[in-house]
Amino acid sequence: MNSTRQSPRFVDVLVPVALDHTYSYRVPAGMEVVPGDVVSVPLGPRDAMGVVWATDTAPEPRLHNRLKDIGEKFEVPPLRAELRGFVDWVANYTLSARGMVLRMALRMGEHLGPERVRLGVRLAGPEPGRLTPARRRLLAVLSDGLLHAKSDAVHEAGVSASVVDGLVDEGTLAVEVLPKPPPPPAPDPAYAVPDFSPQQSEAAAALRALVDGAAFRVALLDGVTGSGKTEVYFEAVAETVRRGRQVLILMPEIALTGQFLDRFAARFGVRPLEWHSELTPRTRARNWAAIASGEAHVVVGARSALFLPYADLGLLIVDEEHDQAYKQDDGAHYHARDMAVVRGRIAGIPVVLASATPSVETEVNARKGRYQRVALPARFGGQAMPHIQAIDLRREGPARGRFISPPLAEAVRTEIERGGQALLFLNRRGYAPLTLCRACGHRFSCNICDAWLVDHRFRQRLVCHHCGFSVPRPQLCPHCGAEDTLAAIGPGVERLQEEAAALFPGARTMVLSSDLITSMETMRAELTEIAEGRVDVIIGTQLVAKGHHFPRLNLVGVIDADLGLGNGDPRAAERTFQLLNQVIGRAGREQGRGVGYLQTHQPEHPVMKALIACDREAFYDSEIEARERTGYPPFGRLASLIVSAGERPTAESFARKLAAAAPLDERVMVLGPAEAPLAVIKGRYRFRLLLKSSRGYDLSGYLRDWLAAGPRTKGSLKLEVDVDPQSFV
DNA sequence: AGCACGCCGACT
DNA sequence: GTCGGCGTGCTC
Repeated sequence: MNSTRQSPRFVDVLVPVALDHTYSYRVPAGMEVVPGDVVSVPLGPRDAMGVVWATDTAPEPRLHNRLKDIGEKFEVPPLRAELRGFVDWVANYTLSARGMVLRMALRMGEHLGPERVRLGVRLAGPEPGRLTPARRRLLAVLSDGLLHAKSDAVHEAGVSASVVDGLVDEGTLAVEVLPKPPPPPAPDPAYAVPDFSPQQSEAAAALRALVDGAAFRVALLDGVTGSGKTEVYFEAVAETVRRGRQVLILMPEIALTGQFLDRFAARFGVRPLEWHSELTPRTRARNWAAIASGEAHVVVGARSALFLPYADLGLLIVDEEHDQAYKQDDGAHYHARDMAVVRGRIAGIPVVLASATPSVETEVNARKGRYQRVALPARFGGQAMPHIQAIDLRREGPARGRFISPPLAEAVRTEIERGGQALLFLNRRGYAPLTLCRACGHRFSCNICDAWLVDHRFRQRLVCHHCGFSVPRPQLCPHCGAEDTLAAIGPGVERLQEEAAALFPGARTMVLSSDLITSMETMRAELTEIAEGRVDVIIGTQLVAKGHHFPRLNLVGVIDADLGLGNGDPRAAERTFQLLNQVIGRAGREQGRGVGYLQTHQPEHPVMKALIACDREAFYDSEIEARERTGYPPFGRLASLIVSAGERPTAESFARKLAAAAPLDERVMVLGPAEAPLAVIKGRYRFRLLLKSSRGYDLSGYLRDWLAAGPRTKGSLKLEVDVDPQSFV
């Protein structure tokens, strides 16, 4: 035995707080830690969770008297090098604190540790001296002599827990620990092997080969709505599960519906594990542990699921890869699709990006051969694509103050008479986007944002869509005092419903809008109602575009096809194309006679022409050419800096000082500062700087050098960095 | 991100 | 006289 005192060992620990650096801690005698171990450490006045990032390090000597001991080591598998490398990479790329990225991997709540034991009771002795009605009912439930969960017995007998406790005290009942419920069965790759068309079989084989390669490669699964994309990528899932490795399927949160989980269950016999923002803390902790232990085989999750500690991830699928919802803009700015590709590269596993309308970035990667294209060109079962036509609002538009043109109204009427469903799509919540006074011209706008207040008649309020500020709908003009002069300008879905009810008497209408849907459950319920045909006319915002299947829907009318085009955003055309394509694709998936109408003022616009001609390639050709010519992504890189403060001059002068401190580099163009597109949000004045560089340039590195040399923020000043911004509004 | 410390307005 | 507002700064 070695009698000399061991010199203390030190490790670096990353804590999930807004810190970029690891802190050093002493390892208490008798504790063994390896990189990735989850531990608790004292941090200031409290205990924090942390992850060992490096072992056997030599901390700065002047810190020695401040170093504290690690508290405890949690009994969970250590985070793997693959995940730690991913956390470092994302933090470095997005310029966020590493601790804040780690936080996303540790989102399991406070329930870490072994599952708490559940107790059961069973009959174990003579009847008690006094037999009350409650006791009688309880004993009847337990008369089979088997072990019942305590909560179940209480519930079934309709008694309180104290009745159980009383009988336990008297020796009539005995308490025993319930055996742990068995883990849910693994998805069965052979449960229901689908009957594929030759094209689908070919695509499925290509994806299986990708999984066979067991190396980092990216495939674009490119298939129109209704082509059976999901079932095809399920074959890649099946292949990965056969190999005993885990699969993550990422989806835009709103598309994570019961419908999808049911389809998965139909193929594999069990539902996958879910990960999204509405999980209860208990479920979250249980799912986290199942993912970390490897007990969970397939995870379906929103973008945050990308950071989880998979025991052995073998395949990453990003469904609807073009969806904007993958971009997180609050707190850390990251794009989950891009980061999925990064994690795939670090983990050395294949990545499948699926979409009917790929992002321009992904399309370019596929055209250049960097991504393998796996195409599903036709709808399953030989269904025709919807027939699409434009309604030129300059010639055939509705009367003033109306938004459904006569030809569209006629088409909807015919569809209802035939017993089909129609969808009127308008990407605007509320009743009307603007309220003004006809007498004095006063416009209702938010006090603390640079935005109009949107009239919401269901709620009887005018609402700011940026900060949530709202006022009751007034009777008088607050500016001139005139009565009955307030006019609703422009349409929202609520107003459209009013018009539809007047145009189609007797038809059952339903508005689907995110502000009217309080939870994933209520949405699932409303979708069921539609699927079962209890609605004739659906009036919906963006929400209806995402992944839902409406079997009876044959007609889609886009009320304002130009809506997304006018805001000067470099991605406006791409977004409009994707959104309208997806919305119209909802039509006719079951009966094969879908029709789409685009109400537009510019039927000659490339987006409209491509949609009408069903010529996707024409759209990508023109858009890719434009991006290349202007140096926009993916042919150049962008970053945006938003400076905000409570006072306009504070924000502006800081933004100017920051711009002046920008290092000179002819490969980077620094534009601005200029007032941000939304110049005031929540009472904060915003200025924006824009960076443009060539494709291969290290913008993150440039930004890091710049911010280190630039002025420090203090007081109310805030600086937000967004590498690869998706939207300029 | 927490949490404490610190310095100015309305209450037991 | 104290309670408490949130600005500022630190956490191995």
